[in-house]
Amino acid sequence: MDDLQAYTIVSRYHHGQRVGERDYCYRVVSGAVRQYAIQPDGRRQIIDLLLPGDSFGFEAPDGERFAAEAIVEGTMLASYPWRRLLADPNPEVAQRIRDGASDVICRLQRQLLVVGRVKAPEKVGAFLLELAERLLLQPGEEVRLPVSRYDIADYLAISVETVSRSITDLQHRGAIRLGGARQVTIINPDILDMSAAHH
Amino acid sequence: MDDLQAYTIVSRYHHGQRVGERDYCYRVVSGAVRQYAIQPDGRRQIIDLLLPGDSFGFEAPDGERFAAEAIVEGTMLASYPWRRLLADPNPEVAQRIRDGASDVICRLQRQLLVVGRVKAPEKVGAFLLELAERLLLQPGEEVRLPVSRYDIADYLAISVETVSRSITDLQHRGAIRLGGARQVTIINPDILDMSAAHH
DNA sequence: CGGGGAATTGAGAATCGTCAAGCCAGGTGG
DNA sequence: CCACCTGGCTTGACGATTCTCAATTCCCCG
Repeated sequence: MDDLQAYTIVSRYHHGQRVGERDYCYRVVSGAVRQYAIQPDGRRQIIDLLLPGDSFGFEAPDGERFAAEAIVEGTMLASYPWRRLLADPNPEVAQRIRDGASDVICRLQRQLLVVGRVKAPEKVGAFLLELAERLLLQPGEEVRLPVSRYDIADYLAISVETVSRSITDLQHRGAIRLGGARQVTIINPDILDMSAAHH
Repeated sequence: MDDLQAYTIVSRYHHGQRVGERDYCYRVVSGAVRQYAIQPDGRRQIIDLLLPGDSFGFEAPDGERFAAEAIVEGTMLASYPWRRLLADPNPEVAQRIRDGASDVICRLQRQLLVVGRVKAPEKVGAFLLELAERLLLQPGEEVRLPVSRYDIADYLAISVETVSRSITDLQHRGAIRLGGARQVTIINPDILDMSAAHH
């Protein structure tokens, strides 16, 4: 841990600023980051959404890597040079790498489950629950969305309009309440994640 | 590498046999494995498809893990005990772990891109291309599908019928040719991955 | 030569994407 | 201080795609 701090460089990023030297991996200190790819048809697909505490950049230190950029103005990222991490004999450093990679895997797997859901309101509901959980919010506490509707759409692989309609739908069903477009209060989590139930 | 071999246990699995002790990670020697979850609505969602050479089981050595089972009769898996891997001071072992985790991450990211596609024929097309690439087939060589239509459906998050219709569609467009339900020849890769093109 | 699961095909209903218009909030400049 | 303007968000209508249910065919295996 102290070893790591010797390598750590914390930097500040602007909204939309590109991040992702191939030779570094990162940890989000504050703010949010999106990792995305542009599909052959021109659509943007968000691969991963990084929140405070999340790490990324563990894939293929030598291969291709997807583009990443800060979403929130003033996002703070800690960066670690791969070369040094690999050279460090300290077993704690190795463990940090494993833990970071494991986190990434779990996040991607859970995201795959969300995207794999059938109906749009389920996807949005699962997204909101996941977000609340990852932000370590108390049940009933208001969720401040760090992302736009467009980001949510590209993250869930549905259109912006459908995201909007899903949110309205969940609201009408009494699952959530809105206090501004980016402030959501989860009222009934049960409705949210198994909103598969009949029309 | 030689170090690893000391830990390695290769076992044979039957079709549908469960695999996945929490304390082990695995590498596919031959055959195929599916890793899946059951959604709250009862649907099965395949998270990852493991082919020869692929590793899995790097997520959360201490947390939850998704169910996995062999798809092909006689699947051979090499298993490695986590405890020993972590205790091994050999840097090569540590590197193996990192490489395995990196592979998993890349696979999940690519799968996220496939599932995120809009139309079913694109998903199926991308799946076939990915499969051909991962099986190290020459261009034009016949792909032997290790999975059923149901597996493809649960992997791509679409219904079996849609998978079938997509394959028929791709066939009619001259992108692929079928020699039996599980033997596909890719004729025109270009049509396959950007089949987004109008109707 | 049969089973029987896998795969395909069809038809109707439900869902989603697209196009278009309208709304709302924050920021700018007169 | 207010009008305006821009970008994000919402809503509506319609066409396209997919899901569901059902029936039929295929093919592997005993």
